[in-house]
Amino acid sequence: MTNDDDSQLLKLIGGNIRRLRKRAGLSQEQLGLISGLDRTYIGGVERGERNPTVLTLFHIAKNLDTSWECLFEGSQ
Amino acid sequence: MTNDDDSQLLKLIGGNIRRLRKRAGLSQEQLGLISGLDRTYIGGVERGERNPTVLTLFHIAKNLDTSWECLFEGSQ
DNA sequence: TTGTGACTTTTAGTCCGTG
DNA sequence: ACACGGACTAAAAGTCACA
Repeated sequence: MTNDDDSQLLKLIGGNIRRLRKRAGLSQEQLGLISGLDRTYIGGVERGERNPTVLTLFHIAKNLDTSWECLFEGSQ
Repeated sequence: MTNDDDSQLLKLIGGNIRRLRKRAGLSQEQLGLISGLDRTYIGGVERGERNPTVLTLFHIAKNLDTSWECLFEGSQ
């Protein structure tokens, strides 16, 4: 079901999140706390192992003070 | 869990999808067929009643020949 | 052609831990 | 501070009959 294109997209988004999180000086746990998400889940997303919903991504972006464009940077 | 901001975002995205789908001259059923999704599911997304995952949205966008920016147009 | 409710199956997301 | 796993619960995926 999850093909190569898909997993590459998830990895791309995850990498972007990780980069933005570090730029913000946050740990996975801190980002999880302010976003209302579990620390292990944040880690999974960053590694491209999770397929988050739009709203989850929205909450993460909001707490990283970033926009959709930054999250999807490098795709398409 | 889903607050006002959230449901408004889902409606915004859904509205964008609907607009792009009509612009492409497709019915919900046609878009569903080429995207591998049920037509009722497409309808639910367009009405903002579903909280799709990144990959689901990705598949829809791909078959509408559009980009992330268009899907999120109007947010942030 | 689309809206809607009810539904089952799958997965998003949590919480406990380990190295 | 993070990767990773197992067991769990909430919610998304996916389908259908009918309006």
